[in-house]
Amino acid sequence: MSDVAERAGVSKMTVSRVLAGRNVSQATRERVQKIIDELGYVADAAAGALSSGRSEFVAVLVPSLSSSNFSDTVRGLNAALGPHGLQLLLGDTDYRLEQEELLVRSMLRHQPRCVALTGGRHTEATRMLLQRAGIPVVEMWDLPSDPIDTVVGFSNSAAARAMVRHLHERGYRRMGFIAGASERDRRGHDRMRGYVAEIRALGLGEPRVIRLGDSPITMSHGAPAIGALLDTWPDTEAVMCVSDMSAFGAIMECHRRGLSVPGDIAVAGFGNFEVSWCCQPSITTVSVDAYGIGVRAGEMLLAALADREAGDAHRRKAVKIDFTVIARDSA
Amino acid sequence: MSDVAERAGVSKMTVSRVLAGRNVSQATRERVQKIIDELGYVADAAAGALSSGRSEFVAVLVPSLSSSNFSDTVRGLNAALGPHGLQLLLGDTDYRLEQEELLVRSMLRHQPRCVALTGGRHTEATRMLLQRAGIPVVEMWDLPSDPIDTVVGFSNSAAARAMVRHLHERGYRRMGFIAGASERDRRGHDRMRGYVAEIRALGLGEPRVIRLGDSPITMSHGAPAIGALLDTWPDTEAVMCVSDMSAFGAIMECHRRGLSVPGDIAVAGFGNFEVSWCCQPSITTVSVDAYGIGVRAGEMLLAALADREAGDAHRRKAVKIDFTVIARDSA
DNA sequence: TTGAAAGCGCTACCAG
DNA sequence: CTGGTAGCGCTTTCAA
Repeated sequence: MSDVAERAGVSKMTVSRVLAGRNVSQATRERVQKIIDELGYVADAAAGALSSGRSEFVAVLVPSLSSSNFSDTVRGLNAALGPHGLQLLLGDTDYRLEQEELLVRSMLRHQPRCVALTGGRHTEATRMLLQRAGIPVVEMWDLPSDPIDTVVGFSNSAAARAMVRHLHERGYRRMGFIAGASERDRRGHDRMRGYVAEIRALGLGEPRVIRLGDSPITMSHGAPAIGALLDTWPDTEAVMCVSDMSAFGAIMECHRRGLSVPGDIAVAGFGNFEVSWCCQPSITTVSVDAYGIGVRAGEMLLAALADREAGDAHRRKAVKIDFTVIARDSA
Repeated sequence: MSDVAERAGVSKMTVSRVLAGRNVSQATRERVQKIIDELGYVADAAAGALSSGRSEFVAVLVPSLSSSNFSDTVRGLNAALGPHGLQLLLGDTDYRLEQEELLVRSMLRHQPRCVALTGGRHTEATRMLLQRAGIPVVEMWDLPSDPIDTVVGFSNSAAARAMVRHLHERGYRRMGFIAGASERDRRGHDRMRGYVAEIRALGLGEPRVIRLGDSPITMSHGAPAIGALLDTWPDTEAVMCVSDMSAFGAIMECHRRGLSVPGDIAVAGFGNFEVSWCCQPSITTVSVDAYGIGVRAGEMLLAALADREAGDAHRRKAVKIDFTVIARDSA
């Protein structure tokens, strides 16, 4: 920067102002900008952050970057925060809370302006770290009872219950549920709990749950799972799956076995992934606006940042996101 | 850090050494670490980077984070680089070179240690910026003729030609190709060019190409595309699709039309995505080790960094990744 | 094994 | 609108 300043015959401060788009006379600005371009000068963000005491980072943690759900949420966050000059520092927790803690710790070193987490469960240390950092935090995709700060999510349990009621209304009675064997995928686990609760509430007998494979289960788990379900309870009329991925796998297995869906057995998914509306038959599912969660979460963080800037008190808020049961051909 | 130092009764330097795991007596180390834990002190990475002149960032640019191909590559990069204390700075170019340029510019501000790009095409300004940054660069998923630095990839064109030959060997003659309408997805475009070249080389008549939808096309584009193909050339025996996603969409459309795959028409995909082996019928495809590309790319960057550290000359290298045609049920 | 001083490249702050 | 000064929190370097 000294270099640029010298060549332009101005002080470093003026160069800094040009870069920041502050008050600089037209003539000076153009002259400085020209030198910057010629030299290909790129300002050092670390020095800027150190000096100003504020970085442009936003720490974002998702369980998996390969799930289109979460990558949509990340896109939403980026859409909301990018225009404000904020840079996402992305981390993939692989559905593990210890990994989340590790990443939070490492990201906090970069003094992020705020943090977006997925889910409402975290290690005690994670909560502590975040608390001490004293920056806005948003938890997404869940409605925790003891939020850290702000929340943008919905009840996975309630969404699953809505699907059970939907199937019940369509006349299905003997329903099963397919899920992963572990609780790693908390939101999937919550859906399963919702299914069980609603089955009980409707007096539909004992829940028929097949738990197979490490959560979150994907397409390939759907086939063996529905196989196991039909082996255990051959008279099952409908199957809810923890996600559209496993529902798809289940439907393909039905094709292989010569079972018609929904004629012989109905199958429902969760998430409204692209496969759910491209599949033949199209898959009845629960739609959640993953991108919208990201956008809303970004907006909440922005608002918290603005409040803090203005010296206003920090209000914790919880934004409840809608979900919709989408009736299609498979159930 | 001064705070920690004071309470521990040592100098800042000793605290710094404890954090870096350098030579510090056992007793001192434990005492300092205890204070660090008590205070929940987290060192400022920006200050460290400024002072030492080296960040721990690696800039990584992929066309899309939602494609499992690229998120696998990102996982591979992380697996190779994470253990060395490097932090990925992820960017999604949305398949646009101008977006890539923007992101490179913004990431360069953080003085990354090295850069991983997807593809071999970049704007002139991107190349310039990278050149001037003077740090190791790896281009992935392609074999550019004029690489910036290091390369880890394969020829998409050659891979598509291999698939044409495979189908030819299986007895198919009248083959079509489904792709997106734009050239945004360069690698998809290269596959299409490979198809055309091989069709010509084998003397199989005029290429039958349907280009529909903005690249990269996904599941939902497969259905209308195969419809258009069959409308235009009803006697087509086999269809190659630019990706497994579109192949899946095409197969589902065949089901809807009561066409048997491969009985009435064969369909092949590209990428060996999960859907290709879960689909009924399973999809014949080309397998590429996306995760491996990331790992190899990470290793190349590490090697370049080590060379540089040791003061060795920098060798540009190109690593050619294998691909395999996987014969399944759909073709 | 530990400490003191210097300085990384930038921005806040106050002067002019 | 522009410039000078101080200092952000660390690490490097050298000395003890």
